[in-house]
Amino acid sequence: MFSNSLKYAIKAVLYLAQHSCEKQKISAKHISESILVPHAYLAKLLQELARHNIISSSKGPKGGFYLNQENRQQPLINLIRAIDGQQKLSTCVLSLKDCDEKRPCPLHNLVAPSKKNLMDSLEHKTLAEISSEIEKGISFFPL
Amino acid sequence: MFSNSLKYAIKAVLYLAQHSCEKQKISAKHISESILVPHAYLAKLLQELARHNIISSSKGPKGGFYLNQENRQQPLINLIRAIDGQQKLSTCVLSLKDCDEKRPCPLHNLVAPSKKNLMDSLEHKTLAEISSEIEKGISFFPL
DNA sequence: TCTTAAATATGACAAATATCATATTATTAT
DNA sequence: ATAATAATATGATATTTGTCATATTTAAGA
Repeated sequence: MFSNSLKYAIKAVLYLAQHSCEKQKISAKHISESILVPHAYLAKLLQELARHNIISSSKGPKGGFYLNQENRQQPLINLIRAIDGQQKLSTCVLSLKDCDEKRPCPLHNLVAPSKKNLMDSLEHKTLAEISSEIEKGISFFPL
Repeated sequence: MFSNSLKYAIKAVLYLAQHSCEKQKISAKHISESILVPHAYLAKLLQELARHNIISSSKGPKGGFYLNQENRQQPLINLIRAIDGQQKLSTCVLSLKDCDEKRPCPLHNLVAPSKKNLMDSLEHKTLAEISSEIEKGISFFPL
C-alpha cells in the first residue's frame, strides 16, 4: 500500500515529532539508529522531506533535523505527497485515462468510498495530532 | 495502489468475463491486443491466474482462456491475492510487527476503517457482478 | 580563523518488478 | 499420424525502487 520509502519517512517524522524541537535538533544518523532504518537511505529521504518543507534542517555542529510549529501543523498527506508524488493517490485504480464519476470504470464505485474516506483522514490529521495520540497512549510507536 | 501486474490481470479477466465462455475461448494474443497490454507479459499473468484457478484454460487449436460459471462467481479479492500475494493487504501500513487493535500503530486507527471497508467490498463483489454492471451501463470498460 | 559536525549533492550498486523471447507440451482437425 | 495452434515453463533483459558511499558545503565553537 505504502512504499518502503514512505514508511521510513513516516517513522522518521514521527520520531522527530516526539523527540525534536528548534533547540533540540537530531542527526540523520541518530534517527536511523533509533528507528532501525539504513542510515544512508534515510539521509536521502530526510533531505527530500526538508526540500519539500515537511521537516526543518540546519547544517553544521549542533545542526540536524527537527520539526518547528508550522511543520507540526501540517496534515499527514503533505508528507505522503512529498515522497510518493502527487498523482499516485488521485488516479484511477485501473489507470484508465477517462475514469470519473460520470463514466466510472468497473472498479470505481467499488473503491471510491473507501478511497475518499482515506483521503479525508490523511488530509485532516496533522503530525501534531498523531504525536499527541502517541503521548496519550492512544496509539503505540515502538522503537 | 495496485501493481501494474494486477491492473493488467484485472483488465484481462474483465475482458474474459465479457467475451468468453466454455465454447468461446480466447487466446492470450487476442486479449493483449484488445486491452492494449504487452502480450508476452500478459501471457505470463494469464498462466499465473490459470494456475490459481481464477480463470480456465485449454491448450491446442481452439484453445485459449475463458471463464466458467465457477470462475465468475468468485470475488474480486481472489484475483488480487493470486497476483499480489496474501499478505500485502493484511499487514500494518507501517509494517510494524506487533500492530493490532489492542496496540495500534500511530496510523492504524486512521486507516483501519477505510481498509476494512475496501476489504469487505473486494471480498463480496464477484466477477459476474462487475461484468453485469458493465453490461447494464452502470460502469464503463473502455477498450 | 581553523577544526569539526552536520546537511547536501551526486552517483554507484543491488534487488525487485516489469517486459520480452523461446523452447516444450498438449490438443484439435485434417 | 501429422500439422498447426495455443498454453506452459523457463529464462533473459530492462526499468524502477531501494541501498550504500563519498565529496562538498555550511555553521558552530575554540
